[in-house]
Amino acid sequence: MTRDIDPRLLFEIFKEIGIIEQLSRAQLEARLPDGLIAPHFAVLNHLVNRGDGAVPIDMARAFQVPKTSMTHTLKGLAAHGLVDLRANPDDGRSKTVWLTEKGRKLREKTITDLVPEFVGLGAQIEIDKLAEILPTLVSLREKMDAARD
Amino acid sequence: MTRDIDPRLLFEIFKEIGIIEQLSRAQLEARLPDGLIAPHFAVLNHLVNRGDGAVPIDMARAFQVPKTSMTHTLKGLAAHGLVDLRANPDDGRSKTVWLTEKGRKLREKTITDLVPEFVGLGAQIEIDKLAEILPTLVSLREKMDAARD
DNA sequence: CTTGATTAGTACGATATCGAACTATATAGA
DNA sequence: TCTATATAGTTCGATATCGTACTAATCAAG
Repeated sequence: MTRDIDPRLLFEIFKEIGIIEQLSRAQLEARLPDGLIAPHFAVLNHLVNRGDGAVPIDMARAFQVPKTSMTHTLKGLAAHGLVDLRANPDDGRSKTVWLTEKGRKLREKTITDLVPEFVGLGAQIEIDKLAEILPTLVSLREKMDAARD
Repeated sequence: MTRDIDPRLLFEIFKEIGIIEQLSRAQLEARLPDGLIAPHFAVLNHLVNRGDGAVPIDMARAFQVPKTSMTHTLKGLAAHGLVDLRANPDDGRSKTVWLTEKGRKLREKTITDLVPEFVGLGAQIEIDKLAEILPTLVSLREKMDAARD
């Protein structure tokens, strides 16, 4: 006999997650230069983690945003000199995205600037508890991701 | 001797939370009528949970959005006949927000419509694991909330 | 090859978010 | 009771998000 989940549990979890997302985004954006917001940083971060030369449509899929939103975000990054957009030699329809030195440095500095905030937070919470929730969050995210069909 | 948290742990947690927030918001908005988005639902839900007659500025603070955003959200809800805005008898500057029957029903139906999705998700994840992360999420949210000064 | 369908990116319009400035009301201190 | 300050809400402008429609390039079936 399987036991169904109480939907209210997930409802509560999503509510808390929504609030935490908002607060963490505010912390991030407070440390970004004027005119840059979280999606800009997410792209810089993605390019460092996954490597240069990504194709915009792939990043749109990775972030699950419409391609028009990615176009807009990349335009902003390029206007600030944080990425270069180049033609894709393998496909005339698309482009490739490359970090500039400025973009790489900004991502690095932003993370550095966030560390004290994170350490301060970590000091107030059981570190073990935080470490424990990560795998469950990953699992939840993966299941939701897979269910999105 | 206290042990500092590895900032990368929090960085990862916030990244996962950001993705889950986006996916859960998409699930919610897919079940809302055209023209209504997550913030509209959040207000309806808040009014049910905390009771009718709330003052807009208090809700703006509760959601941590600028009061201009709350004005806009309430205008949308009122235009759809989901809430009534009335003068605040205690303070001529402000208003009070009241659910209509339509608003109450919509919130109820939206939650009902989400239940199968939640049950499906819950069937794929260790329910105990989900139940375990909630207190840590609450604690994290509270600490971040308190630190926001 | 040719042609129809698909795909990447952009332009555009509608709505959302949010800061700055403004109005009306309330409050606190002399 | 006046007056300065603070507060609630709105207006307005800038930017963000996203769906629709379009263009250009690619791919697939014959």
